[in-house]
Amino acid sequence: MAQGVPPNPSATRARILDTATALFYERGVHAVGVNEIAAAAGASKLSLYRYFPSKAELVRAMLTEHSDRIHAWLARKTAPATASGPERVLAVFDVLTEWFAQPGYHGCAIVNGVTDTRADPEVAAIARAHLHRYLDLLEDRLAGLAVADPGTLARQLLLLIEGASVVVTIEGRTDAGADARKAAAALLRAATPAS
Amino acid sequence: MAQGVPPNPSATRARILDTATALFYERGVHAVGVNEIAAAAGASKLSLYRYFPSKAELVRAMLTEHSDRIHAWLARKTAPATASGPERVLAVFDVLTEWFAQPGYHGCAIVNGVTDTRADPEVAAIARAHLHRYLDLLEDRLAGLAVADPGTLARQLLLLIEGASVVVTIEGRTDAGADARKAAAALLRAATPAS
DNA sequence: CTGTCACAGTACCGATCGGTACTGTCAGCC
DNA sequence: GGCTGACAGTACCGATCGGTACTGTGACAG
Repeated sequence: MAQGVPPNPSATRARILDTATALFYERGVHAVGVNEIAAAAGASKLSLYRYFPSKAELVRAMLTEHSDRIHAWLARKTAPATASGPERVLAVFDVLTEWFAQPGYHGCAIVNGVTDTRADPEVAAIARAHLHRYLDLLEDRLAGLAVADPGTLARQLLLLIEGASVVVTIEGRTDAGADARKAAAALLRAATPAS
Repeated sequence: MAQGVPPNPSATRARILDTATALFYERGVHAVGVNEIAAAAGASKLSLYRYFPSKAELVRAMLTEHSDRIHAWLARKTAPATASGPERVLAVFDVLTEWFAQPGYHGCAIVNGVTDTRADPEVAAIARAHLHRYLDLLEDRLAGLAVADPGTLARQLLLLIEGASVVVTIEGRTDAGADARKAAAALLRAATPAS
């Protein structure tokens, strides 16, 4: 099928990476073999091992690229120009609530990846960076809001985000996102001196 | 070694269950084989399969028993007699913060188990019940505090708990528990009409 | 003394895993 | 036309997986 495609190296690599992202997220790193990934990507194992020296490296590349995509998308969807005041921060919760409610969502792929590959310190570092980018985004959206301690507030809001992701995944109900938004609004109000 | 122990059926079962709990939590369900569990428990595979018809059933039994233990321990440590007023609720966060800060803690075993066994609906049900027991505890400790909407507040506090567990696991720092407690106190203050 | 039962130890089964090697076949370039 | 390189397809490797079968042994009951 479509044998005559021009052999575009980076396209093959991207196809393998996209397929791995979907399969690993769906069923977990340990439950999906490299054989299946290559077959589903329409590639051979030789191609897979040309671009990724091992399955562990494929997982790391997948998580790194996935984290990049998420934060680029999140920053774009919550661009400061679209809102002002506390709504600038709450827009983050709106976008995440919508994301968590999508069918097939079952947790943050980065967090799941850490659970899947418990012993890999590089995966742990990717996940730490992922959380810190959340903190950076929250602190940026908090800037200019005259809250007493933006750093602490950002960390509290991060707890709500990660908690909502877990609760939505386990409960199967999607209203945890709305709960998180309401809690975030209350924390914002409480942290603003002019309450 | 200690060959002459009286063959106590339930003791063997409990030994296998305890060993499985530790190994599964440490390295994940897929990374630990039944062979290793039996060997580490000082039992044979025949004994393991006498008490648990399959590895999946062993995982379910382990998670069920673990959930029971956690909630019995949590209810005891946060007994209402030990505090009054808002401190009755915040005591839950104190206990959990101490728990999350223990060396070797890397997430809730129930949540990790759901990630490990994504396709098992029985494990998902165990996890849902686990969360609902958290909600029951929080609502019980909120009783008599004259908050406007105890159900919503309990769900918001649950988000903080699960979020702190995830953030402690990924960040490796333990101050997420303290952040969660501060956020919980702020939400409590905001929800009490006599603010 | 003689069953019976729970048990540890071990060998084994088919399947699947991650990873390697080899073959044949296209496409583009000289 | 001949060369090169990326590619799919396949066979294969050793290891390990979940699960079963078998053997020997010690403790207890009759």
